[in-house]
Amino acid sequence: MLPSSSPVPATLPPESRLLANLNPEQLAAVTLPAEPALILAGAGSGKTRVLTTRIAWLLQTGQVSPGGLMAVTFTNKAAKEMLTRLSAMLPFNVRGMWIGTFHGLCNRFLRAHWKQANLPQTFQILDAGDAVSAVKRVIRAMQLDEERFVPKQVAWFIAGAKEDGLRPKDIEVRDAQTQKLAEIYQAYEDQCQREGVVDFAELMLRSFELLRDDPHLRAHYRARFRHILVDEFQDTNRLQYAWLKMFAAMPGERDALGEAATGAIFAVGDDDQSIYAFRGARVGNMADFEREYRVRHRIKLERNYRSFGNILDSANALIEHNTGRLGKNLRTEAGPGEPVRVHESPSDFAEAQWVLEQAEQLHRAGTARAEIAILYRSNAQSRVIETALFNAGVPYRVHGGLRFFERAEIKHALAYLRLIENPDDDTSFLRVVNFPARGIGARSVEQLQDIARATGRSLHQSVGALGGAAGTKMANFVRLVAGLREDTRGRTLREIIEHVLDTSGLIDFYRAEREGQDRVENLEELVNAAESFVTVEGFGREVVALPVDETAGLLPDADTGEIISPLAAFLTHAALEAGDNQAQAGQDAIQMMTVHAAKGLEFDAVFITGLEESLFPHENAAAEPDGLEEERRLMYVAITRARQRLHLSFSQTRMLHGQTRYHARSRFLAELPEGALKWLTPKEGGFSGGFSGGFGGGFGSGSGFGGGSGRGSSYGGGSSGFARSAAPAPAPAPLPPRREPDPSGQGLRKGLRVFHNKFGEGVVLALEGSGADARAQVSFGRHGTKWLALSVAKLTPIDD
DNA sequence: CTCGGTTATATTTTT
DNA sequence: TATAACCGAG
Repeated sequence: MLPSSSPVPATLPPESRLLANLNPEQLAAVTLPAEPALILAGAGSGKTRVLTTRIAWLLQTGQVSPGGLMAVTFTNKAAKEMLTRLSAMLPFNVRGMWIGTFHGLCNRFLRAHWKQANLPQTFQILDAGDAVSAVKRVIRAMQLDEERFVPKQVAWFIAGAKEDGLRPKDIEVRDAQTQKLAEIYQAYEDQCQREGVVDFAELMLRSFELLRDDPHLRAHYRARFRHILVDEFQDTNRLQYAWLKMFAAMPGERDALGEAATGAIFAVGDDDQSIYAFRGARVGNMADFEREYRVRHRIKLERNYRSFGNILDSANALIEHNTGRLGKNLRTEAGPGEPVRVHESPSDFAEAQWVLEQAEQLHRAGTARAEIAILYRSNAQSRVIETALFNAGVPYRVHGGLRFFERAEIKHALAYLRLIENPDDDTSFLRVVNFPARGIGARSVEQLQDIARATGRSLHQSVGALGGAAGTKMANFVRLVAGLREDTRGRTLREIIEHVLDTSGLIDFYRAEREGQDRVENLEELVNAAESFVTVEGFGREVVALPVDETAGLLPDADTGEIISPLAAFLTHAALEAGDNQAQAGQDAIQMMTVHAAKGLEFDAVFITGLEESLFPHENAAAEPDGLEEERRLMYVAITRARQRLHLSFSQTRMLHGQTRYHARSRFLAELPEGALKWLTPKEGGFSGGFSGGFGGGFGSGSGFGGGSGRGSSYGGGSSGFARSAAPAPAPAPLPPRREPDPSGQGLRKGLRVFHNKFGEGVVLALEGSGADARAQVSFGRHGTKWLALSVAKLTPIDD
């Protein structure tokens, strides 16, 4: 085979067409030799193009066969996009190639090695919601206080631990609480194992451990995958990076089978667009990767093909304010374009109105509504805007919210289907044992759970031991499921689902419900979704395939030929791809979404709303170590979504949690270059000029804040997990309290402890306004955080 | 089991 | 404000 140092041929006759129209940096990236490489791809710099072109180029020049290449993304959407573009570039079928999401590929891997992974062949995947209910059951079984151990938080803790590579025994026990958490984690793990289910993080961790502990398996895969391409590398967490290392040896690493060739990881990412630290993403992986793999090829893609100059100038200037960047500046040849418009409103209501009017004006001038995006920091902000659009009769689409496979009726249907595949799946059992109602009450279920717990069996296995009337009803349910399994054997997916919906009584239940029409339609939609699973022949047996996306490992594995049933394939699909959130597709509608949801998208015109302190940057980010910088990156992402026009908007007052809140304008506005902006309202004015709240200075001493229940919990602690996480926790030295103006004239300052007649003791978090308008934000512990008008409220400073 | 009242709570989220 | 989760009564 080709040595890794094979030079790029000077002329590329057949593939020259592939490489045409790439700029020099893109071309260099695409044609790099088979060595570790880091591509710093700025927003709108043609990242996906580089990835897909490189894959195509590698294949077409014969440097690698389809089976020797792996490409990993985070989202199904990105994976699909890559496959779609590839199939347009390549003459052969891209099926069977290892292109998919981290989780999709892990699933595929575990399906192929289920025995070694100690899983049942029919293992099911728990989505986030399923995992929470599973944790809840564990907590109840352990008779722990659900107030003290909130299922959702515990599930978060467990996922975080897994993503740091930690098993229960690896949890560093500091106090009684962590001790218990580790115990819950252990019990949860036992329960999942018993039931034959895995959660998302488990998919990753289990495959990682399998490779880590089996040198031969590892060597096999390392020999196989000569090229590994990773998208959005800045979003990888510890576990994902560790997982990648299993497939790609580091320089000098020796395998069981001898010396290993350095894995050719082609990592594409943008540290400035890292906005998922809050869920475990580690930008530091980029630097670690460079160091550990001794990366010699680092290429910056800085030429932007998306936005006009003023927009890019704004983005560049803003992100300059962050420290420790890998360093990158976007540039364009498109000219400055329109200035970035900035607008201040008296109220959130007025802001919505303004956005609506501007958007409609753009639309009248020829911009498609679908090319207009309204972005906000948090979902709660969407409502006012929605109302305005709705009242004006302007079509819009809100992204986010319930996805198709997360809807209750769909989850119920899936639960029946899962029980057909795996009757020991207690989560599914509990979900539908009394749905539709069969007169099986909570008490009977508890009895059953007690028996199951005592005997270490699944609920399904324990039904026989339950006597009485309840036992009979339970047995009927078990018989129902068994009947479903019998009746649907060998049927098509469509027939299976239709039969289940009818026989279980689900569809009748919703038909009888007054408000059930939508749900009935969704169930019908489920049947349609099944239709898109084409059944084809292959390997002498029935094979199932999805139309485009093969990420779930639905086709026979190239190595093992393993094939799974249509139903199993469908369930995997449902678990790994929650589906789009309902779309008024087709309509030309204004797009509304959070900034997070906008990542990776682009629009002709973008409105960024709610640019106010406490909102954007969000107040909670102040507690996080890198909080403000992440907020700034978020703003950077928002700005770079715009192609032609960018509008920034903020409001003096805003309804939040039923209270009117007064915010200063976002500091980010001051970080933009004046020359690129056009203020539609007077720049000086209102009271929004002044000081910055919250960030940087810390909240003073006794605030009781900073608990910041970030996940992880295990930073730096080298107990186990990943040995070589070198960087010690960057313990941020508490900065001296910042000197603040004192607009209240009452001797108040941030961090000061105060007493209020009604709310008791509290800590001042922020001060705003002056004179009669002066306000203080005070955290009262038990009474929560409140904004108080200082002209009214009496706050007495407490000395201590 | 189902209804209605009460209470707590309130970033960002893919897989 | 507004939503979800919880509890007690019917």
